[in-house]
Amino acid sequence: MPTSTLAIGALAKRTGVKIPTIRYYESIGLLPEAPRTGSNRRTYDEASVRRLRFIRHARELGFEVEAIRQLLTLADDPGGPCREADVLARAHLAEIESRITRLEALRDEVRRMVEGCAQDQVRSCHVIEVLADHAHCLHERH
Amino acid sequence: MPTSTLAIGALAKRTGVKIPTIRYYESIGLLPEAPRTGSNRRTYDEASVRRLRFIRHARELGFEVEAIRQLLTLADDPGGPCREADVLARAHLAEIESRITRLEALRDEVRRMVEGCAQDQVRSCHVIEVLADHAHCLHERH
DNA sequence: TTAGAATCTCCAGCGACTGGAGGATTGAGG
DNA sequence: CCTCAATCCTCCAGTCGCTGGAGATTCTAA
Ligand SMILES: [Zn+2]
Ligand SMILES: [Zn+2]
Ligand SMILES: [Zn+2]
Ligand SMILES: [Zn+2]
Repeated sequence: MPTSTLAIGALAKRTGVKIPTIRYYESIGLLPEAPRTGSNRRTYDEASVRRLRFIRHARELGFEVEAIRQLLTLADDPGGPCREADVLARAHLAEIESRITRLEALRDEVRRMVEGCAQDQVRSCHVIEVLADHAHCLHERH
Repeated sequence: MPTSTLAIGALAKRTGVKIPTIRYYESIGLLPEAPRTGSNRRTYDEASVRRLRFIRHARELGFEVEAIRQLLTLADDPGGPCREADVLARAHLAEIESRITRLEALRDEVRRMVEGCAQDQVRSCHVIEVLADHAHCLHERH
């Protein structure tokens, strides 16, 4: 293999993405099918590194694969308008904020559960009581 | 079937848990194997309703199935000490708090992404720029 | 009697990977 | 040149907590 191309293991090291995950991304079409050597091994280049880093970073920031697929398509057309990318990012932001709100409500309930317990028998354990009856909760829905 | 017992559909209505989910809980041992009628249909009683409501409420509060399994075992022994239940709940609380912290960091990054965009071409889109290079981020790790 | 509702079992799919089995190929040291 | 570990390949199964569909049976009410 020429030195200018990377084997899958080298790509994995450069990007921090595990080898099976790289193959998985190819299988779902997030990465294009990599050209193969004569012995059927995948080869990559610097563009692959950039693309995979983009994917990895987007995943770390919580974007779903479908959103990343669209973001990649948009990124491939630098002359086009960026509004769609922004819409995607704003939707993701809204999703994160909603998850935080729900988790904060959960946190309050679970905190009340543990703080209300006198640490005695199960019979009088506030944790068990609350689990057994949602009426002990502050929030109507979880 | 005697009127004092419930069919699975009735149990589902009483608890808000879907029928396939009830069967799933039985299959993984969260619910005991339900006694069957002569024609092989599952039968339940009021104790089943209480147990399933407990499970459902714990799930709504975000407890994992393994934790619920332990909580149920503890709840079945009202005379025992409740410390284990409290440990489980505290661990869950810590997990929720850690998830919130991580999500807040994500929210900050994604918010910065969208707020920094001038809504022009992809070429200069801040969303795309940040995704392509983690160096634009505030936090070292996500 | 008969239609339709309810139940049964088995199995596949979701999302986003992760890892193992079993086999082929490569590269480096002796 | 030879051997052997490292690397790579494909295929498949498992993760978690459900969810729903297919096809068969049984119950219920008109
Ligand atoms: Zn307690
Ligand atoms: Zn509640
Ligand atoms: Zn933009
Ligand atoms: Zn980043």
